[in-house]
Amino acid sequence: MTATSRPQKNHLLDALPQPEAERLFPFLELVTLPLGKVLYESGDMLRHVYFPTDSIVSLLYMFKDGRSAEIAVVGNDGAIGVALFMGGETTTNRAIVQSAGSAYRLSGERLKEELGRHTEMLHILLRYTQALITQMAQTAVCNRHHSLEQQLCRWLLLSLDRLASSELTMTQKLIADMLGVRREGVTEAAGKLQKLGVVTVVDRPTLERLCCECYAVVKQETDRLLPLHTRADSSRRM
Amino acid sequence: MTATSRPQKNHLLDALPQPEAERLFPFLELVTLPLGKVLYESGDMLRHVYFPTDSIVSLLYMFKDGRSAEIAVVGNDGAIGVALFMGGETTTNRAIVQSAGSAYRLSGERLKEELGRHTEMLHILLRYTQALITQMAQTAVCNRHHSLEQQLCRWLLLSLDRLASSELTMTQKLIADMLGVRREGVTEAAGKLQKLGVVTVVDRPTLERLCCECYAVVKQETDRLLPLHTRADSSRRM
DNA sequence: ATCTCTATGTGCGCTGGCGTACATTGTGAA
DNA sequence: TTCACAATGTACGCCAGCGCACATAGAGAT
Repeated sequence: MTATSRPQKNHLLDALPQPEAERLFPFLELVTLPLGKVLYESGDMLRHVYFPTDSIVSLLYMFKDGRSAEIAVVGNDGAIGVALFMGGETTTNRAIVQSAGSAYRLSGERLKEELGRHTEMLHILLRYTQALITQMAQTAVCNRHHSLEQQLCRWLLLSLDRLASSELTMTQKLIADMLGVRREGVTEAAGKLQKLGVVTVVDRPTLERLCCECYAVVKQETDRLLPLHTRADSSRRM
Repeated sequence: MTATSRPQKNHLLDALPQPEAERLFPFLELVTLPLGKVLYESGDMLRHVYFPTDSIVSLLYMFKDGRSAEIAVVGNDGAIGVALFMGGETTTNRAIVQSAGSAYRLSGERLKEELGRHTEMLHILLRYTQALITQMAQTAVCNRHHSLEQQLCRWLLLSLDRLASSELTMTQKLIADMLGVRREGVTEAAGKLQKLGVVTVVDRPTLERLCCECYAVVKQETDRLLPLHTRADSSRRM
């Protein structure tokens, strides 16, 4: 299961300088993440950091009454388990696989050993964490002021960005749970966004036009904090 | 203006071990923060980190149409300007003084120099950042599911926690802008919470009973990440 | 005392999203 | 083929919070 080849396709791993990458890659384990798999529960001691390649993981808060709401969505742009290096070891959230796929994972011990060397990895992870903070902040204010339809647009765009493909298969019920709204509300909004059914996605331009500003804010900030090609062109890859 | 005495009363500074504290304190500048003062605007290059003692600072997102919504509230429990050490240097938020008071501030250069020594300061700041993340996450989900009245309770409790005093003077308009709701809505909710007028606060137990779970989540997580008395008893102070 | 400006209290009609109930369609198992 | 179940579509009444309009009330300035 241990991956000896290059864990490309995850932006954070891609951004590692060559020596660090070579030191780290043997310890990265490629795991398959089925839909609905819970990587960790609220309060769980975190064991690994996950770096999704073609999967999407949602960070959810679960209310006591069973309702839920998404806090952030993580894909090939980031990592799940920031509490490991922030020092908390646990979080108040659940991390659940929203779109099946793969991810590289690294044990907490190994990660800390790497961070103990005070290398580029720490800077990358901290910058990503700031991007994550921006996304969470925008989720908060979007929940306050924007319509369900606008929020659906934001969510679809965020998810699309985090997948290689431009197609996205997802049930309305799942989307509703993520957004913390009624399933019927998603049906209605999706209807307006033209028969998304089991969403084989429409055209991005339209989505972006209908969306609120929240999506753009997150995207710009993420790009600023973690520009792609930090590690230059692919010829530098292993 | 440079403070040579001990910047107690800010939990993060309090938690510093003796040697670090002695090294750092001469560079801490005590500044007065009047109500409404903007510490930084969205996109501004951050110059200082602020450690409030008896002031409260709100992190707001300003919408293009002039509306706003609070993302987090920072007081003597934390620091403003986490983007400085997270690596981003700027944020998408505005930091504005919500309750006048004082704060110690430290220049970004000096902070980075200190962090370069890889001392306890970094761990403390990162743990605080995780607490801040928790607060933002809870703000997001609270905005989604809870009533204006419950949110008002959460906000009042968060603010009270961050002041030494158990009294809180605040106009309804200001609260409304923070929560991102109508001023009339605050009037109504405050009415139910018994004539808060210019809020000379009621009894905490009642507030806590009426509040949603969001407050407790943030509080517990903050306490866990940054237990008070980390630096033991006050006899160790300068 | 008067005037102004800010803060607060109150009422009213509108609407987005909720809770609920139910119909239809598709898909995989028996 | 039939059955069960999941996903989707649609309708209806309800209500929290919104936008708006206006009435007080207090605090300062002249």
